[in-house]
Amino acid sequence: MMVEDPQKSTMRSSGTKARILTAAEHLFTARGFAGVTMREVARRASTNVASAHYHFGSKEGLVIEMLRHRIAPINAERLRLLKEAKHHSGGKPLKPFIIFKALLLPIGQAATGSTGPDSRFMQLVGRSFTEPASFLEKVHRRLFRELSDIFMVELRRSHPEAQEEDLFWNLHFVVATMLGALANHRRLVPFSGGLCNDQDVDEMIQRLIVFAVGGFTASIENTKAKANQ
Amino acid sequence: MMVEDPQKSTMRSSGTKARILTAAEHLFTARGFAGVTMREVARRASTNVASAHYHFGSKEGLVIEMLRHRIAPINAERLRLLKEAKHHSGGKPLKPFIIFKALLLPIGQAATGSTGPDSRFMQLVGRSFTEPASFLEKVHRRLFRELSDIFMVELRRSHPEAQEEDLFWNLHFVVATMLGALANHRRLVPFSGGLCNDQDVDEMIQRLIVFAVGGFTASIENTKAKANQ
DNA sequence: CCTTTTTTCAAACGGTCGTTTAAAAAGAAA
DNA sequence: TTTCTTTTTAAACGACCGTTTGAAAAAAGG
Repeated sequence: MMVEDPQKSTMRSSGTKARILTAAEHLFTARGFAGVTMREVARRASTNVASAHYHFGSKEGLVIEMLRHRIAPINAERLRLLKEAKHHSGGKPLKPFIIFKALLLPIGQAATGSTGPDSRFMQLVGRSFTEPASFLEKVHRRLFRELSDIFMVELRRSHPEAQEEDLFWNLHFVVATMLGALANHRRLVPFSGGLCNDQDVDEMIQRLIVFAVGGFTASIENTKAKANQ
Repeated sequence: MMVEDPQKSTMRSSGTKARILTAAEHLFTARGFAGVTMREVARRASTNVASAHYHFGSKEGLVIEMLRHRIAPINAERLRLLKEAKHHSGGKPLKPFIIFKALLLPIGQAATGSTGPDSRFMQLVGRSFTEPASFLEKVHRRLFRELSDIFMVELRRSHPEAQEEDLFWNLHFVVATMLGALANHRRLVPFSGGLCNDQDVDEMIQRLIVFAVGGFTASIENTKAKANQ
């Protein structure tokens, strides 16, 4: 036994579990969840399949823990930035620019990690939303339900005159833009004939924020104009 | 032989090939390319695996032909709308709203097909971009290279003062928004607590156009403002 | 030291995969 | 009908899948 509780465990193992996690992350990023076998993960981690099953129980368990391991810190940073912004605003509603900065900036920070700017990792999160594996939906619900609720509250405070439905639609579009941009990130270079650089993650995030705020605001204004007409 | 040239062929077959195509479309939409087996496709089409291989050569061939079968008419309609708009404008540059309408409207028309509004099909195209299968990249290059070039020309005419790099980035974001919104379409209902209706594809497309134009314009304006400052 | 628990490993299990084979069935041409 | 081509079918092939087993190795506790 002793599969659970990786924090408090006595940690007798060498870095096998971490190595499996890293190997899984790289392989799943490159070829998706269904396209990678446990044997490949084990081989890249310099161990064998039984070890991977010992530590993670199943392939699903490995995928889930790998996603949690990557996404949880990003979401924590999002909430931290939002709380910080609320503290600075002194009770006033936050502007969309501030709200979406808190939502999008932590992605760039996570991509520019310890091993240098690994822009490819970002495909992983985007893809995890698109892959049809049903068990992923539970993971997403657990990881993003609370986060989206909190951000929706802030958008509502920011736009008290807007329809609830419109806010949902536009936050949905912002998230869709983010996920789509992450998942299709590497297509930008061939598409632009090499003119755009996909390695500068921070530049992309900055552009993404401007685009998201612009789209969100335009859509809200559009509905308002329609209502007044 | 006689696998190629489905148009000019003497068409001795009953509708087996078409039935396989439809079955593949439904199954791939629901569970992705890697998650569906040839045996499942064959069974749903009331035939067997060898028949599917006879008509499409391989699983890859089936996926490619199914995508082409769906995407080609959409792209043709996009080009038709763009040409129509150019004819109406009398040589003047097109506004982004017109350009992106030509890009996005045909999606809604394809979704509201002969079998009623099948909003789920739209996941398929979005997913085909995210799935890591390398053979899909060739398909996308063949299907979208010419299209994106033509739309880029129109954006350039519309914004002669903008940097080429910015146009690429922002068209990339528009496409990312579209793909992300398509791929994650069904998440909107649970996310909004049932407030938003995902069956009304036309409403979504209308909102999507407003959002895309807003994001694009805001980003172009932002770069212009920075340059002047 | 010895005992106990945790971790690693080679090997195998039962299944399912994409693909192929070879022959039967169906159609078209004569 | 006979001949030739196209389509359909059942069955099998070889490979690889996720997972399990059972024992050896390593680490911890006494």
